[in-house]
Amino acid sequence: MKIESVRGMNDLLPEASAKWHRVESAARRTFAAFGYREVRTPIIESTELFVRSVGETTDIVEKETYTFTDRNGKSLTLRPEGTAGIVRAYIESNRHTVEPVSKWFYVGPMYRHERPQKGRYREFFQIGAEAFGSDDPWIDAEQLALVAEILAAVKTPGVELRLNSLGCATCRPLYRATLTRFLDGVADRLCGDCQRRSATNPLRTLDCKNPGCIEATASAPTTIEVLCDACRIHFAGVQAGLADSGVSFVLEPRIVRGLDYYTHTTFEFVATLGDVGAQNTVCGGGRYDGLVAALGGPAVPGVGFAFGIERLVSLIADDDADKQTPLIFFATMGDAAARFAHRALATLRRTSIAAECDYGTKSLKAQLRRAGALGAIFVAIVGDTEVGRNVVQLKNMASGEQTEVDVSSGLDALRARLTDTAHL
RNA sequence: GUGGGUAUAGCUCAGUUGGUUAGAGCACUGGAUUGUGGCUCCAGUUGUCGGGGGUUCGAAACCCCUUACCCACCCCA
Repeated sequence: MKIESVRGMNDLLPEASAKWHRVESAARRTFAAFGYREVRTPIIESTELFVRSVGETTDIVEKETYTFTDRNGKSLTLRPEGTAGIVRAYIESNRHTVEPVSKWFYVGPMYRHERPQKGRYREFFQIGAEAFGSDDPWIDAEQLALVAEILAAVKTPGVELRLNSLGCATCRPLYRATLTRFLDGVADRLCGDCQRRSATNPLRTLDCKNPGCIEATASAPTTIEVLCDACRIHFAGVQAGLADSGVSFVLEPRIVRGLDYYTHTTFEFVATLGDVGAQNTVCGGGRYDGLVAALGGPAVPGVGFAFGIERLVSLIADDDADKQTPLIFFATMGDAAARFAHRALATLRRTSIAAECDYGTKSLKAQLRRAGALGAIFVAIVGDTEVGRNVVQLKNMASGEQTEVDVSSGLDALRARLTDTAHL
C-alpha cells in the first residue's frame, strides 16, 4: 500500500519553497520596520481556548477543528487560527505589565478540517500580527499600511483593501436588529440558506453569492449608517490614518468576517487579478477589543490580521526568477582528483562559498552537464595531471573560456574569481 | 456535509465505432567528442492504463462498486 500525504495537506518541494521564502523574508523585514516582534506559540491548545475566542457556534469550531483527547483525557485542538493562542500567551505572560503596547507577529501552520479546494487546505500557513494595548485608530491604519507594504514588497498587483466597521458592543446589536427587520421584509426573495441566516447570523446574508439575494439585499442598511458616535469617530480616524500612510482602500459594508470576536475595524485584502479561484481573500483581520478580557485577561484592546501564505504565493509571478547562488563545481577524474576536490570543497564551504561535486564515478561530460544544470558559474576540472602540478582548469560556464589556476598556495584565486563574477 | 469533473511512464498529456506489441513531448542515462556542459543528432530505461468486480472471442476504452485528487457550495486565510 502506498502511503500518501493526508488529504488537504501538502508537501512544499524545493522548486516551490523559494517563493515562500521570499514572502517570509519580505514579511520579516517589514515587521521589523514597523516594530513588530516574533512570537511562537504551540500548534496545539486547549479546546476551550478556541470555543471561547473564535465562538462556540461558528462553523470553524463546530465542524472544522481537529480535536482529540490526549492520554490524560484532556480535550486538545490543533489551532484553526492564530489569534487565540497569541492572546492566551499575552495574558499568560502578564505582558500588559511589561509594556503598554505589544506588537507581535507569528508565522506558522493552522488546521481546519474542511473540504479542500483551490486556495483552501486543511493545513495552511499564515503570517499574522497582533497589536495589544491601544484602541488608537492609528494602530489599525498602521497595520493596514504594513500589509500593503508586504504586498508591494512581494509584487502582487491587483490586491484591493476592503474596509468596514462592525461597530462596538453598543451599536452592533442595534445594527443586527435593524438588519433583521429589513431581511424579514424581503424574506420571500431570499434563498433558503439566507432565510436560515436571517435568524442565525443575519450579517452573513450580505455576502451571499446568489444573484437573487444580492438584489434583495442591495438596499439593506449598512453598519456604517448605524455606528454610534464613538465608533464613527474611530472609523474616521482609521481612514485618516490610511490617507496619511498613502494606502488606498474601498469601503465595503458587506465585510462581516466569520469570527465572533471582531469589533470596530474589519478588513480584507482581496485579489482581483490572477487565477486564484473562489478563495480570493489574501489577508483578513480586524479589531477585537473585547477578546483579551473575554479570555480572562485585562481589559486590553487589540487589532490583528493574518495572511494566507499559500494564497499570497499563488499571486507571485513565476518569471520573478530566483537569484542563483554563485556556485563552483568540481569535476574530477580519478581517486586522487576526487580527494583533492573533497579537500577544496571543505575549504571553500567553510567560508560559505557554495561548492559542489558529483557523486559516484561519472564521465567528465556527465559531470559538466550536471554542473550546467545546477547553474554553476565555474567548473574546476581536476585530473591526475592537475593534481600532480597543483593546478585546476577553471572553466567559466557562461563564456566557455578556460584558464589554468595555480592552487599550490591555497584557493584564494578561485574564491576571488567567484566573488568577482557574483557582482556582475 | 452537498454537487460536478478527472484518474494512462517521474511530469504534461494523446490513445479512433471495443481489436492484437499502449504512444508522444519533457525529464533521466549513454553515445556522436581517450579529459569539456548548454544547441543538434542517435540510442536506451521507465507503465499493476487508480483499485475491485462485470459484459465480451477480445476492455485503457462499455457497465457497476470503490478509492484518491481537482473544482465549486457551506464556510473561510
